[in-house]
Amino acid sequence: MAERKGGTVRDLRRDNRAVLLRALYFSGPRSRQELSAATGLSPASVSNVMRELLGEGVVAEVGSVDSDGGRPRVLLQVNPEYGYVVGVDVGETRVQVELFDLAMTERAKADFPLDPARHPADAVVSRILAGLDAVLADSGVPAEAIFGVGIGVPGVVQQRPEVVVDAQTFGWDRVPLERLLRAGTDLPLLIDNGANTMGQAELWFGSGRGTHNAVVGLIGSGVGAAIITHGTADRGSTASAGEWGHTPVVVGGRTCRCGNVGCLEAYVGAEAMLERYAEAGGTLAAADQESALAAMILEAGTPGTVGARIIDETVRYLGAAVGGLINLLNPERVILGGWAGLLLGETHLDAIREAARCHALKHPFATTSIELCTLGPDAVALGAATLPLELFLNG
Amino acid sequence: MAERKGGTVRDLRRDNRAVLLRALYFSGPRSRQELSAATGLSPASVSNVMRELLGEGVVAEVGSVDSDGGRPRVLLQVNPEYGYVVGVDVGETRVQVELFDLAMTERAKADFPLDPARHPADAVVSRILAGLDAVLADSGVPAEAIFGVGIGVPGVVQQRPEVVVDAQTFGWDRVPLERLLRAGTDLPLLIDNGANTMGQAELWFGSGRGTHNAVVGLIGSGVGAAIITHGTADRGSTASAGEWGHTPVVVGGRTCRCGNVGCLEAYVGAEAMLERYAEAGGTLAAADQESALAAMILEAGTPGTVGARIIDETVRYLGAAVGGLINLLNPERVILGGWAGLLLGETHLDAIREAARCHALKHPFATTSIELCTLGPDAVALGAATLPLELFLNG
DNA sequence: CACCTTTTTTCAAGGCTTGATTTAATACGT
DNA sequence: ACGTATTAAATCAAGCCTTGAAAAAAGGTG
Repeated sequence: MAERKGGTVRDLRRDNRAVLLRALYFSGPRSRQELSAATGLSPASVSNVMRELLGEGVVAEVGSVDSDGGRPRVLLQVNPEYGYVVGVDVGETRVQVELFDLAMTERAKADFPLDPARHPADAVVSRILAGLDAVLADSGVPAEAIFGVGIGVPGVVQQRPEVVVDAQTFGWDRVPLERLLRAGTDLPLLIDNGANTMGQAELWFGSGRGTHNAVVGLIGSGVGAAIITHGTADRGSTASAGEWGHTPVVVGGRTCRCGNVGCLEAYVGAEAMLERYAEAGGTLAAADQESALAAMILEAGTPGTVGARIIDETVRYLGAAVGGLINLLNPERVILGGWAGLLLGETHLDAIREAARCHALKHPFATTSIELCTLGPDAVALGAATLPLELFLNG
Repeated sequence: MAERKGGTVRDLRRDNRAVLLRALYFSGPRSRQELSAATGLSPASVSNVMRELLGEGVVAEVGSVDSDGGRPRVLLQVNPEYGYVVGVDVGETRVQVELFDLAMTERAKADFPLDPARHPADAVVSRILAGLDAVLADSGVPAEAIFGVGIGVPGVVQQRPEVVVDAQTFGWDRVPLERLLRAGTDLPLLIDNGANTMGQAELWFGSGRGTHNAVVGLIGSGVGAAIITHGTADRGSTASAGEWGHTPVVVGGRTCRCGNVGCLEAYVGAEAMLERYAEAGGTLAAADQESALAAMILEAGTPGTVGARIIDETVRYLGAAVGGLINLLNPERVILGGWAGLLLGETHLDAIREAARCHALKHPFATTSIELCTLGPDAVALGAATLPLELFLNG
């Protein structure tokens, strides 16, 4: 019942160090005095900890600021080159590996295509390892300077007793991804669901900055979500929380690819949208899902078309689901992303907001805002990289 | 971004004291040695803290246990009479006030009826205050020994900057309940939504014991839920989380009393169930909602009746909503309660489980269990009383 | 009654934070 | 140029806290 973080006076020091490090990391360059005010720790303690951190090279002095007739404030900052983190986005069509410094500036990037039809685990593993080698070589960063590698995958990630991935869309059933990768690297590996890593990215660096309570919806071929409560991602009891796509929105409705009926994903997932378009008699000539959906949204611009009807319906279903989420979780913010979500949101965000308003209670709706992701298509990799970053910040 | 609990070495002591107190409170009588093992604190520290707590009268020695040829273990226990807490359940038909000792044994109880049609704030306030006087007089407990009064109310409770209650079913719009009560008592007042307090009760003392991740559904006239993540209730950004009743389950469906359409509450709330029954041509002669619903469920026992059809449908909608919750939140346990929920659950729990299975993904469904509340009709008051209890346990 | 076992307390050592004090670094007035 | 005021940071001694080790307590056993 009582999970402890540390009863000894030494743990206290570690905690305070971590608190100061986080405060410094997230609130740019700051003076010792400001840190003291922000964290509630005494100036003496801040001084002590900062001496230690400066000695280790974790933080560095970066200029100073005049102070109306007194000794100028020395600004401190986390040294962006103290270490590096790697983020991996395992998507349906490609494996993307990116290397960041601690300021989350991209230092190297590698892309390896994946056959959209087949995703054998060993193909993904070899591409991740190849990408790792490529970004290390490209950036010239030595492996010792890497805090860890974060990997965002589609599907459910079970962490204990061993990392095991179930990914329906990949045909993965209990794939021991960490063990497979372990053969090729000694770096710390941190694996999580892609929607969660994207949510973490938005929470730390995107539309969700500063919120303690948010939902990040990821709409691609399928539909997922990251739920942030108390400032951290909620992964549920077996880490499969966030399967928003299979929330029933029409009891007895359309059959979903999961086998059940009436799921949200059976209406607003990109795949389902295109299917519904085809069923309604529409025809599109497009190479892939992405351009097909774009064409359909374009068509929806002219009223009366099949596309317009499908998109209108989609917006209604999505709005209803967003409204339900707002009622249930009362988040500060709802953030929509994923390639299909962004495509739809760019043209129809106001309509989605209106549809959500119709299905939400007045009060919780009034205290939330519905936004689009701001980090673009690399958000999953960026978010994955925050997993090792968090390791660093926790000291 | 970084909420701190305490950076000083003195806060450390307070934290450790609270950890030990909780460990002792929730895991019955225990020896110092067992506490040391359970909390990870050294035997020396346990001894120190316990000396302090014994001196204050917070804990007491209660017998000893032989130890195979060595010094016997002295069992310690939180002194149930060190203090008392009061829980209040503000329901549609009555205000119930109960006084508990620290072992949560009921020491006194007072019930005041409420006109189900009208719920003016001052009537509720005067009944709460009268109940408070009654239980104090009845139990002979002096007011100084009361840690606080927890109050569970229907509707949304906003805590800051001042406690304000919005309760649609009561016609309450921004009622400053704490301020109104403050005129009549000096005791600490803790006000929360009734579904949340019930959830807390189940989490601490009922079906949810030991879980860190659960959902407690409260089905009465309306439908609410308490969401427990990371071991604590999630109240959302403005404390209105848990409005499960207005999750859309049929886009474009029945009109709900909230004005929207397709809400869960428009199908499985007791009021809605009775309405649907009447719409389907059924007739019931019953004095109140409770006996009417009971009669309908009885009728549902014989196939082919209107009652059977309505109940079947209700189970389907409820199961769908539960399934969606399981997908979204991946809880360890889903606990159904509320008077209507219990009535329905007693006869149809297996059907609800089956309906939920149909709408949930295999993996999260397999790792959850769907249960009924075990604390009975006093759970809301009991849960409300845990609010001041928590105050005590946090030191 | 001596000896063993197990639990609890005592004690000194080591660490930590902190308010108070001192030192550092700069602007301003003369 | 120079002293003084002002603000920032470092230093220091004091006060708590936890802890491993050692001692004491409490009971059984032969």
